[in-house]
Amino acid sequence: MSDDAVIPSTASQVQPCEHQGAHSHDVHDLTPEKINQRLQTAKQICAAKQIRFTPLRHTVYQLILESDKPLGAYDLIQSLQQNREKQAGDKAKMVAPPTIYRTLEFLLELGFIHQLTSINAFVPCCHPRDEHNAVFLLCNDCERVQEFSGLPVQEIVGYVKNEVGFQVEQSVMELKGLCQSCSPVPAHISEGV
Amino acid sequence: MSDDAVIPSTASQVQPCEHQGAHSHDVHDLTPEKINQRLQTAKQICAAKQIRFTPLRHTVYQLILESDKPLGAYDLIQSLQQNREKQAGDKAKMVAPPTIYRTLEFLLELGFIHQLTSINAFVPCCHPRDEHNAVFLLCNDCERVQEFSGLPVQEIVGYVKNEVGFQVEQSVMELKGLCQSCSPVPAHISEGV
DNA sequence: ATAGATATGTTATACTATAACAAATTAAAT
DNA sequence: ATTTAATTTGTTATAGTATAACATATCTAT
Repeated sequence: MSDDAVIPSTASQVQPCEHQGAHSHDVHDLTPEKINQRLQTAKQICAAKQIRFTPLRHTVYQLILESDKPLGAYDLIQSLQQNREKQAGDKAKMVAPPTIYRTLEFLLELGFIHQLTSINAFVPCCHPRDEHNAVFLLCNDCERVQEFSGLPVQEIVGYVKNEVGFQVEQSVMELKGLCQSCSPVPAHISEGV
Repeated sequence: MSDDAVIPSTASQVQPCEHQGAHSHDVHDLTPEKINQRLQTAKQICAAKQIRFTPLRHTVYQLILESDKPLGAYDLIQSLQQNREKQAGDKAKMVAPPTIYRTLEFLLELGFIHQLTSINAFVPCCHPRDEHNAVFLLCNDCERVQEFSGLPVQEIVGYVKNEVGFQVEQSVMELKGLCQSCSPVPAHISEGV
């Protein structure tokens, strides 16, 4: 049995992801090294596509990568503003909503981040390279997000294509509840402690 | 092979739904008779639970049942306002957002309607009786919505429960694309016409 | 009839997102 | 190098979605 066959609760991340079949990632579980990797990769991808990875785009992506929970557009406005005030003091330019929304759109289009429609927030993508329909697991308690990929998801998309004749262009699949860490421990397990 | 084994593109509806396994319903495909049935059923359910099915709740539910596409909160405010002006003329009371949002919350809690988070709108529920995690198919062209139920959906919820230890409390599963009627007809089919 | 619970009305405001145009920056072409 | 065109960001205004807080009305049961 290979390591890939099990689904650890706090799945370690590989870049690019080597997992086969169903598996999940904590999208916030990124070391500073991995964050730098992602930023470098983004830079390279943009260079290859002749698109500009500007300081603004870099910063916003970095803020999302560094966060331990999903960030809303207005969270990002705040952070970005503080960021600028540290750098430029009083003469820091104001950050208005369009600035952020445009940048988010950019990061979404390149697949660097995902949008969580049900909570109006954004998280980094765990598989920035491939097309995929992921399911997101949003913990109502700790707010952390896991990205779940694998067969059953593709199965549904295939199902509705073949059986209903519906062609999926975009998927919004978000499951809210309690993650493993926040689930109440069943009695027969906690007893012995 | 029973009728239940096939998934018709414009699935006829049964109340309560008798379908087994994966199947889909056009949530807007309701005859006036069926709409009345739903309203009567709602009335009975509320009576049994000692909850009031007030005129406001009745009207809002009816507006959602009668619509051939999802309705947003502010669509409903407009319709409701027009409704009142027809009845009471100038002295009709104004409809403010909280009125609608409270009523929607009520209808959601009783499972009479579903919320489509990705488009901020609401549709009637096809299976108002049972707990279920449905996937909604939203056509980007005609805007009609299908409700897809069945095994693959439960499978995902079961999967994340067993493999990831995540306990789902609420699901948001919305697939956007083109429904069968709005899909471009493949050449080898349209040729012969 | 009255009290308590439930539901609706009302006012104000918070949160989320985009349109439209101006200024700045970058890349390409002369 | 300078100008031109394209792209990106800034700026102002506003549209769209949702809820808090409190007042009034309606219903239910005594």
